[in-house]
Amino acid sequence: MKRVTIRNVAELAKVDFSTVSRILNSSFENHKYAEATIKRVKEAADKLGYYPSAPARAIRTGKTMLLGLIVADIGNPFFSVIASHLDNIIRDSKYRLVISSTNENPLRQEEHIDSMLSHRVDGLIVAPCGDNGFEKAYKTGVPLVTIDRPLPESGLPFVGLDNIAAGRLLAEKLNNYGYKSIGVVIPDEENDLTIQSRLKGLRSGLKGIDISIQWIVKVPHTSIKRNKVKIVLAEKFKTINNFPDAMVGMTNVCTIGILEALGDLEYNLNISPGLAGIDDFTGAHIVRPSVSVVSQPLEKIAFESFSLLKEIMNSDTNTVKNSNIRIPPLWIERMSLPPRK
Amino acid sequence: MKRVTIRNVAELAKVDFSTVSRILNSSFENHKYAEATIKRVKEAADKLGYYPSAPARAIRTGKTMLLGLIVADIGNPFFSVIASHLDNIIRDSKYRLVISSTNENPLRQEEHIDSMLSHRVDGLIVAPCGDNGFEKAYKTGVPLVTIDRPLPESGLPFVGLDNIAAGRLLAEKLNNYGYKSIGVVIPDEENDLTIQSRLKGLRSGLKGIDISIQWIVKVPHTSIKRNKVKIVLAEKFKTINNFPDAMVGMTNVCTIGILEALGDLEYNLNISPGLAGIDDFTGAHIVRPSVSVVSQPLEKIAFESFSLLKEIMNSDTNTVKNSNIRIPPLWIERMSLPPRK
DNA sequence: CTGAAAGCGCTTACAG
DNA sequence: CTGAAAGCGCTTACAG
Repeated sequence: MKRVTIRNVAELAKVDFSTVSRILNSSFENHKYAEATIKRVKEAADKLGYYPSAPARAIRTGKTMLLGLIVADIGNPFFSVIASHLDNIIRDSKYRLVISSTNENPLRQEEHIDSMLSHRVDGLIVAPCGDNGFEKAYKTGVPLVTIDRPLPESGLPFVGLDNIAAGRLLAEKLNNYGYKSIGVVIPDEENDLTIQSRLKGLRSGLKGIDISIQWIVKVPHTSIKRNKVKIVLAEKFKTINNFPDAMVGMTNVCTIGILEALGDLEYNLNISPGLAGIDDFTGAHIVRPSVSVVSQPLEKIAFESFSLLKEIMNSDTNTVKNSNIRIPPLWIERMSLPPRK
Repeated sequence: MKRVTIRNVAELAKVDFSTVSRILNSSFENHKYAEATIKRVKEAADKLGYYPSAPARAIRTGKTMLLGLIVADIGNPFFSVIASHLDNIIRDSKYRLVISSTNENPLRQEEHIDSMLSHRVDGLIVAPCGDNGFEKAYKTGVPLVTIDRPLPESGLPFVGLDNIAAGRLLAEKLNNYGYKSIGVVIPDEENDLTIQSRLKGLRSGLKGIDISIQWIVKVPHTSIKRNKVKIVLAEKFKTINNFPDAMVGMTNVCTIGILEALGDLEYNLNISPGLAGIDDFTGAHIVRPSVSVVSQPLEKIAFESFSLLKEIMNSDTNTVKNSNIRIPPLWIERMSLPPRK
């Protein structure tokens, strides 16, 4: 697969290959070419089907026009929607996205960071699972921003949901709509900062308000065994005499679990508790009742992370102070948490 | 951001830079290096945080280790799940994915193909929207396979669902479960080969069987205005005296529309028609009733498209004969199409 | 056991 | 108005 090069074009157009380079890049600083030459070169390039080689250019200019995106799973709508927004946002700036999934495996994360470094991406956005690989990345000086999950120890620039505000927003809705008692479902991962913050926000929002947390149950949180959540909750529900006014899930996996467990109990808003959660999920609007949620503004997260990355790319250092950007959550009103009479 | 090069490593290890290259690549054909040298080089590389430059290597070897994936929208679960499987499949072969979305815009598709060509991807997988850009791509000789939607005129290698078999599978289930009359919902895009094939399969499956198609309705099919589908169907339902035994959607957008329209009618399987569709969708299993569907084996599609691409990459020509690979559909039994008594 | 040299496809001072 | 030359960071015959 012999590719057409700048020399082939030069030959056909009968000019020096540096002329081709300048004409095709419109870099005419001290060079004014004759219209005829320009035309000849462009036609030759067209005729041969010439595409400038990005790798060759990269080696000279130091810019690959590639941006790396490392996430847990590009098949997960949360990440793929962010990727999609990023794709739209960077389109005009001629950047392209190299995307890899870690499957929540820190070793894979390190491999992928290494690989991105080898490919000389101009910038790197990663939703971390652990801190593997970041030190090496930092050492090279690649502009780098983390998203979704902060790595507070690292001091790395971060863009993600304001989880405390998310918890508080949930409390506010519960209060406004007249709910008096709630059950809370959380993942059983102990040290999860995200969950801690959301709970903290919820509790602080509830403070001084006449709403009681009747119980908190922890559920297994592997996306592989989603069924587990429902089973654990169904067990729990058997032991409950009277249900709280509402149940809330601190992640979408939790919320879906509640929905499924209630579904088996012939879920009906007239007799069953209200339901809401943090994090939207696909299907939330087609499910009955459709589920009201505190959601992450994914487009805003994508936008802010690219903005921050650009800022770092344009600065001479690879850190930017005060770059812990927290995006305010959004309430999506659907049917599962109606105002109470 | 001065990057560490092979020369820096060579300097520190006090060897020629060609020695560094060979040691780090383990290319010891006619070169046996002293253990001590090897160790010195590796340590130097480590100490400096050296990453071989993929672009520089690409310029010599002609391989970027980059694979291009162009889809309509990476935020759409259908494509993102394929991307995710591809990511897993290629991981070990050291390839990485450059991903771009066309948003169903043929001009964008062409831009993205051009861009992939510039980046010198070693192979290209695209879910086409029109044939823009393919001729140029073909001319360069990049190994190329199309997925999801065939471009029959082009003769390009293709991997995708066997749509006729999908329609037939639906008919088979309807028959096995004792349904006698159905209503069919299809997108209003006239020349869509995919839909035509599915309908053809459905009809051929129904032939000689005691099932009648009571009506076929066309609905607008823009993913932006999903609501439209429901509205059109709700209108239709008003004009129907007695419902068919079952309704089937020829795409997931159609099926979701049916579900929503029926939902407003207090959908209840005891009194309402059965429901099934072609193409799975996120939420199909949490919805009540959960929706039985004919689905596309996405992992298989990903696997086959990479296999085919590899085959083309390893051959000297960029076409492979008989490369119209049709993947058999899969029935996912859920609750919306129970056997009738 | 190791090195010196050519060259991949470009960009960009420098020169005329 | 245009070209000749150096060099980006590598790999790989060729030579010793």
